[in-house]
Amino acid sequence: MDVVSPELNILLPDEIMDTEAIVMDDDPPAESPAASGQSQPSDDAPIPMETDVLAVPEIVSLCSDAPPTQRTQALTTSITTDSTLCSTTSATHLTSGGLQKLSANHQIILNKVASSPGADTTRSPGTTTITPGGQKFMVTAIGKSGQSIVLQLPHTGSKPGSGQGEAKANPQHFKVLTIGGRTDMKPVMVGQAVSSASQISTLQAQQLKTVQIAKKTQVSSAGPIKFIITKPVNNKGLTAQTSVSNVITGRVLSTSSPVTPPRTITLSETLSSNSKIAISPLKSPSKPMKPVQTVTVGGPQFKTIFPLSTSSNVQQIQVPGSRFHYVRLVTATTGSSTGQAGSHCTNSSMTAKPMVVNTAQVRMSVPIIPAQTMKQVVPKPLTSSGQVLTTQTQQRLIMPATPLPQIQPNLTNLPPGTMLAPGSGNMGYTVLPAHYVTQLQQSAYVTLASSSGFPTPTGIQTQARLPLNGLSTSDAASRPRKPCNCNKSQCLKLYCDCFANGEFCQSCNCTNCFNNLEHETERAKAIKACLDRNPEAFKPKIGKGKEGESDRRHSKGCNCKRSGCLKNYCECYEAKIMCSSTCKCVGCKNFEESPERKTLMHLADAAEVRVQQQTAAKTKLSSQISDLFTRTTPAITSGGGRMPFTFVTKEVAEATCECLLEQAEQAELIQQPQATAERMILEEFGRCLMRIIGSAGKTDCPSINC
DNA sequence: GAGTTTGAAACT
DNA sequence: CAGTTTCAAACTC
Repeated sequence: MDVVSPELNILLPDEIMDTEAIVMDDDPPAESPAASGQSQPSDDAPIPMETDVLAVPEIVSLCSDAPPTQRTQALTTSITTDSTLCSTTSATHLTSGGLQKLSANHQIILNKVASSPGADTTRSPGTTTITPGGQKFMVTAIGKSGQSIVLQLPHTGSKPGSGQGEAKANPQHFKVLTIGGRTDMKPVMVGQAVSSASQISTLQAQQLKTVQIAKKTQVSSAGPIKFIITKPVNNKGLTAQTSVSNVITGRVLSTSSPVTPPRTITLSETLSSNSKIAISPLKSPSKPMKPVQTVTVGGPQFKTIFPLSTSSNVQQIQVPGSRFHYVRLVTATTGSSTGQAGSHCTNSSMTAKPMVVNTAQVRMSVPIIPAQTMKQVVPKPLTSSGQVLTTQTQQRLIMPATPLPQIQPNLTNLPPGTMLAPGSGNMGYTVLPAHYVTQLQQSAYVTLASSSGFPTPTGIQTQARLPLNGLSTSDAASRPRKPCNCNKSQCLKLYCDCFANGEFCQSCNCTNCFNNLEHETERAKAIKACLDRNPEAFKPKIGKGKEGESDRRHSKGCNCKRSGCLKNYCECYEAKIMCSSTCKCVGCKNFEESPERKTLMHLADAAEVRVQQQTAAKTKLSSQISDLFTRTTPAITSGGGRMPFTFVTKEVAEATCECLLEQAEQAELIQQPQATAERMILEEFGRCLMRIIGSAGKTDCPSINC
């Protein structure tokens, strides 16, 4: 029995999963089996589990898209539970015959979806459900053709608790659906399907923890058992995004030996060896944690922890909805991480340099897909060249061997970056700020992804950011990063905007800067110090206000005394929000009816209009000048009809001057008065100009003769 | 660009 | 928790 330690669930900071500030305006509430709110207490018998699991969606992924040596299988066990509940899954049995048929060229994810009996199968791709005896399964097959297939048990239309016997009694007919808008269905016969009970609960709408247990089926059984844990953050995220939950990949069972034929592991086999998965930290708190890597797969409502090896590399841990990218720096201690070229299901060896992210890792960065778009995007990684997390065969350590109790309390407010293992050198964690990783990877990411055919919408990374200091997501994304000018803080205190915003200093004007990778230890300590002082230090200051108040308000409020809260000294004013009851400002003029504020706003608006007008005028002028040159250039180059000024060359000017000097000398010779001399010179200048103009219509070069 | 003002962060 | 100091950004000239 594998036990998932409670530390696994708490290791990842809740803060990074805090979706409260995530702008989800564009996301209509999406229904999904896990959080559609359709969960109804079932009449079925309680789930035979060790804990209080109320619903058990299970996902089985079989990845055979990789070459034979990399063929993998995956099992994901998703457990719907409340925020504190830890669960044990019941064994799920499924003969492998049917799956094998599909797995020949596809990765298959079988997902037993806990859902209400009334749930239909048209909610969204990937969430097709079936209700054989109150259970629902989704099988997703990912083929090289980019086609996802949902293998579906026939809908029995049974009421809760009424169809379980039928499901067991009758051979299960799976419908093969394609994800991504396809509606064609192919009947596929699959052997006796899983029949474990799943109790539907209203708690489905609550937090969902998905525990995925992955184990390589390599020749050597010494490989660590790997856990993949996904967990939703809160109900808010679930409501809108759980439509993607069922595509979470799961257990990775791979046969890496070229000699060993791909081994098909049935669910029954899988779970018989692991019988049941005790997830309850309450029951198995002492079980040592397995090294895992955390990667978010399904959106902000999930944390996915993948097992890791200890090979030297950098693991990016990205959490959609968070403005932080988390990167794990680990050092290779084994030679097992042999590169498996030719398989896009493979993690090649990675460099210890955190700056370098190889293709495999980039592809692992599915969570880069923003929360807002996950619902639409999720199927893509599964359908595009099989770049699925479950296919990776190289697992890496992500969790420290020790629980790091001194850090863990702060993980709930994980800052822009931290070393989770202080003093352990490159074996520790380094949590990189999102912007930094974005900067690091932007070119590489696009390049690698494009070369691999992986769809990478360019706006994805920025969309994943949280609103930054009151700015909207798009504002924060488009907002040019302001270089800091820190001198004394080493950019390791909140005085430094870069540090406070979770960014590394880059292109700043700071001196003695420690806010970079080269000083990750110091930086980690500084982060810890900040969090010790204020656990909320790295949370956005501008968050949602209480009900009935403005949507945006300063979390702490300002303390302005002299600025009247109408200058950018005031954090409220700077964030373009009104001061609120939380502010302790004196002489505040930053309120709705403030005439000063209105005047200021009008002035600001007027100034903005002027700037826009000036910009438009400049643009128009530039356009006209450009157009003028465009129109005159052909005349200049053609030789015919050349503009007169084009003949005023240096030689012509010199000749003109000689003519004028000659005229002056003549006037002097004949002893003309000065006025007459000037007139003679001017007349000569006029004649020169006329000659130049007259030459404009001629093709040959003008000659000026005095 | 230098100097001043300001308020948050850090410190006591 | 309040008072003081430090700091860097905002602002003024």
